[in-house]
Amino acid sequence: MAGRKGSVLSIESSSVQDYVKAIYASTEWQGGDVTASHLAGRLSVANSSVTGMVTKLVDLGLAEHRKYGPVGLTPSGRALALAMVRRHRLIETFLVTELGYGWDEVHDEAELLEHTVSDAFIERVDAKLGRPRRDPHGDPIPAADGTVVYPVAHRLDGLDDGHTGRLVRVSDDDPEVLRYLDSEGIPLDADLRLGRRGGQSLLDLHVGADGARALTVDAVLARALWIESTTPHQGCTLAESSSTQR
Amino acid sequence: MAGRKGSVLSIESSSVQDYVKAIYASTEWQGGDVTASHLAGRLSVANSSVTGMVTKLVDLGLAEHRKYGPVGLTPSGRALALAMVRRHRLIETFLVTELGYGWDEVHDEAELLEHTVSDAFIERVDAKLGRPRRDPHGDPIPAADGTVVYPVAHRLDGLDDGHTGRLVRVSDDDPEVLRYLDSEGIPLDADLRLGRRGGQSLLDLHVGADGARALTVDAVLARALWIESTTPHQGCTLAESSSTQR
DNA sequence: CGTTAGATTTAGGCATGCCTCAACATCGAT
DNA sequence: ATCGATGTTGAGGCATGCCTAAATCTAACG
Repeated sequence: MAGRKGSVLSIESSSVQDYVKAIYASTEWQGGDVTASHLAGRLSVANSSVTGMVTKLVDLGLAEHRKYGPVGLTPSGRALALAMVRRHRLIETFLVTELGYGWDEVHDEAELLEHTVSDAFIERVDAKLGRPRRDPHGDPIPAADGTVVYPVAHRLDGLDDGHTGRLVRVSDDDPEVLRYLDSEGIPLDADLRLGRRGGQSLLDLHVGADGARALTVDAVLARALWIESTTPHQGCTLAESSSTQR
Repeated sequence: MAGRKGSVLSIESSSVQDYVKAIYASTEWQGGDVTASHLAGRLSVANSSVTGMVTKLVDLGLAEHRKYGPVGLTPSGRALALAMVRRHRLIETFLVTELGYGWDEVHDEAELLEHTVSDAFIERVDAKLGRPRRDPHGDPIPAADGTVVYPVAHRLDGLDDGHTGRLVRVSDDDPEVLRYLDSEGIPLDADLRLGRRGGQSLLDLHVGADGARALTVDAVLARALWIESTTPHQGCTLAESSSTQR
C-alpha cells in the first residue's frame, strides 16, 4: 500500500516527457490552468488516458492534481519541462543553422530527437551554436540551469493602430504561417507598423523601417505574431522578464 | 489463416531494424551463417526472443529461415540493413566531424539516433559532409542506392612479418581499442609495418613512413585493425571490391 | 545406432502505454 | 436544486517486445 498501483514509469519515458511539456506549455505561456481535456486535445489522446498518466506524473513527483481540478507542475516537473523545451529549441536551432532546414520543417524532427539525444549531444550543440538565447521562431531557449529570459512582447492581435515594433516571435504551431511569412519575405526581427484596422479581425501591417510594403493580416496570423514594441502599448503581454527554475 | 499470428509489425520498428542490422553484420562481414543464439548474444536478448522476432521478419519478407536452420536476409532485408548501416555511419561521421565527438564516443549515440532521424536529415547530413565514403572508423558508408565499396583490406592478425600497409579500418566493437590508438597517436590511414612476431599472438608494429616508432600488439588489437597492403599478402581478406544492392 | 549435449522452438507471462466504452462524480449555471 | 458539461474510474483490449521454463529437435560421439 505504499507505491500506489504498479506505476514503474520513469522520467525517461518519452510519454512522461511529452505530458510534462504539454502541461508546461499550456500553463506557463498562456497562464492559467490546464484541464485534463485540454491536455487530451493537445496530445491527441483519449480523456481517460490523461487521467491515468497524470496519476503517474503525480506518483513521480512531477505534477500536482486534485480530483476534478486543474493540473499543475511541481518544481521538478517544471525543471523537466524546461529541460525538454531547451532540448527541443536547441535542436530546432541546430537544424536550421547547421543543416539548412526551413523554420517550418524543424518542429516534427525536433519533437522526435529531443527524446533520443544525449545530454552530451545537447551540450555540444549548444556550444557549437554559441549558446543561443532564441530558437528560429524567436522562442527563448532555457539555459542549462533552467533560467529562461522571455522577450517583453505582445501578440499582434492585442495591439492598437499605429503601433510600431519588431517581430520577435512567431508561433510554430502552424507551419503554414511560417511558410507564408517566408513567401512574404518577413523574417524574425523585421520592423513592423500596424495600419488601420480593416474590421474586427483584419488589420494592415506595414513592413520595414520605412513601412513601404503592406499586407493584410487575418485573425490566425495576428494570433501567431509577437511584437516587441517601440511605442507605448496595452493589451496581451507575453511575459515580463526572466525567471529562474530549478 | 492468412497472415500468421497477429504480427502487425512494420519496417519502422527499431527492433526490426536492429535485428536486420545484426543479421547483416554477422552475415556479410564474416561470411557464413547466423544462428539464432549468435543473434541472441549479439543483441543481448534471450534465445526465444530471437525466434519470435525472426518469425516476424520472415512475415515481413525481410528474412529467410527454416526451422532449426540459419537465418538469412532477403533482398529487401538486405536493403533495409544497408539503409540502417548507412544511417549509422553517416551519423557517426557527423558527430565526429561537426560536433567534435571522439571516435570512441559516437557508437552509442548513433545507435539511438539512427532509428529516430528522418530520411531528410540523413540526406542533409550526407550533403553537408560532402558524401563521405568512410566513417570515422574506416567502415564504408553505403550509398543511398545501396552500393557499398569495401576497402581491399586484411586483418592485422592475418599478415606476415615485414608486411607494410596503411591502416584503413578499426573495428569499433571495443572503444578501448580506439582510445588506445588515440593515446599512441595512431590515426586512420597511418602507415604501418609489421615487425618480427613476438610469439603466437604478439607482434611488433612500426608506425609512420620511416617506421621510427614501434609498439607491441596483442591479439585483441590485432583483430581490430585492418590494413590495406603495399606488399604482397595472403590471409584474411576483408572483402574484394564493391557490391550493389537493391 | 543410440544417447545426449546444446541449440531451437513453444507456451505462458509480464510491463508499458495506449485505446474504447460505460458508469459515475463533480461543478457551475440557470 | 437540477441539468449538462467536464472529469474520473474501471473493465476489457490491443500491440510491442521481452522473459523463463519446458518441450523438442539436431548433430556429434562412442
